[in-house]
Amino acid sequence: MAIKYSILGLLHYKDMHGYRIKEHVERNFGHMWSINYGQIYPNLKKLCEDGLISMREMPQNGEKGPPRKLYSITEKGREEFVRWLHDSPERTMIMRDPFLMRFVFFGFGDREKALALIDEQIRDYEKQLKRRDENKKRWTELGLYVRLVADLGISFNEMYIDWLKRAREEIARPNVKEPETS
Amino acid sequence: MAIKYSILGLLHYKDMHGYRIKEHVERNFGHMWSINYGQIYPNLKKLCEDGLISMREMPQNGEKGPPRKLYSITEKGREEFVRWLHDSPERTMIMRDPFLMRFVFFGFGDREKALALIDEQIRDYEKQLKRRDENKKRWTELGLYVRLVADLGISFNEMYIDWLKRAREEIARPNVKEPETS
DNA sequence: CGACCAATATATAGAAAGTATATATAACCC
DNA sequence: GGGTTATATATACTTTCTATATATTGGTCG
Repeated sequence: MAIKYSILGLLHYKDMHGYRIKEHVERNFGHMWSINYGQIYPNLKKLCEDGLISMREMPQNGEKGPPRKLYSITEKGREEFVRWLHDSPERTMIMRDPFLMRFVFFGFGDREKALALIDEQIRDYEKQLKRRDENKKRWTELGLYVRLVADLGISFNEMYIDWLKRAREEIARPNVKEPETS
Repeated sequence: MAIKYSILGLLHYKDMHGYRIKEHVERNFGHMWSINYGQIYPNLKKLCEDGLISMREMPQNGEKGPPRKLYSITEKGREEFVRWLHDSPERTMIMRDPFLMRFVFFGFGDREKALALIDEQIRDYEKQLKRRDENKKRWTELGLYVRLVADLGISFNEMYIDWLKRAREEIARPNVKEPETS
């Protein structure tokens, strides 16, 4: 139920409608977080039913598109949010990576193909690191906590690229052993 | 569809039934990966229907529990697996962390409570790092690729603890600014 | 002016991943 | 022979994620 509370948290900053929430997340947290309509609209509906946010339909004044539904956090919502904020996080970090999932099995495939996939990863993450470095100033403007998470993103990127390069080197050495069967 | 292929990969090592797969993953990959029966049994069923693995029921010879269904990878399964292995991973890494999700919003709550949660995280990850260091020898026996992923786990742990400590220090300093409203 | 396109906005279906729990069998032990 | 424990399979449910359907309006170009 983390997404529910994240949306509640965003409405702390200002009143928003669903479309604006997605835009906001992409603009401000795009490199570390993504959200989509399939998560936003059902959650807004649920939050509204629970009385944690309130909705008012906006009059059409010259803007494009269908009438907007503007959501605001309620007093009850603020209380519930702070309660959640100070709670110990339920479970630990989940890291799911289609590349690493393959990586453990590379022993069953072709080594050259594996090296090529690693090179592809190195290129991708170097691009990402460059983007993150460029965006650091913008994140700093969003306050201490957002900037710290951005720093974490950069540290992670650097660490991961280092690891990829070390791994590549080891794999490329001629005397690789096959994984044992158990 | 990563889990489907991971199970296929595990059956590369040896024939297994569902219960054994869970045991194997917990024993050998417990600190970096977890799987559960709700993922295992439906996937085994699906893989069987697609002809990527085959099933045979085992006779009861002195063991506990109901009759086992032993699964083996088929030739078709091996081909499909290698095809997947050499494919470029579809999407990039997903990192979801209930703690970090809260962290970005810490500006809206109590600073002392935030510091306490950070301390809790530091303790947890230091414990995890200790366990990972202790287990490194065992992972090394499972072959180059598994060991490299274990190394990544250790590097990640160290980096994350460093970041938590740096962040704690900055937050504890008296002159913290509130996040800006936008 | 009206057909068409692009942008805005909401909504829902459905797949994939993860959690929880139900059910069954047999060994082991008192 | 009844309760406990370990083994094993199965399914229901929740959460997260992806994809797509639908509606409205402004702009534009012939």
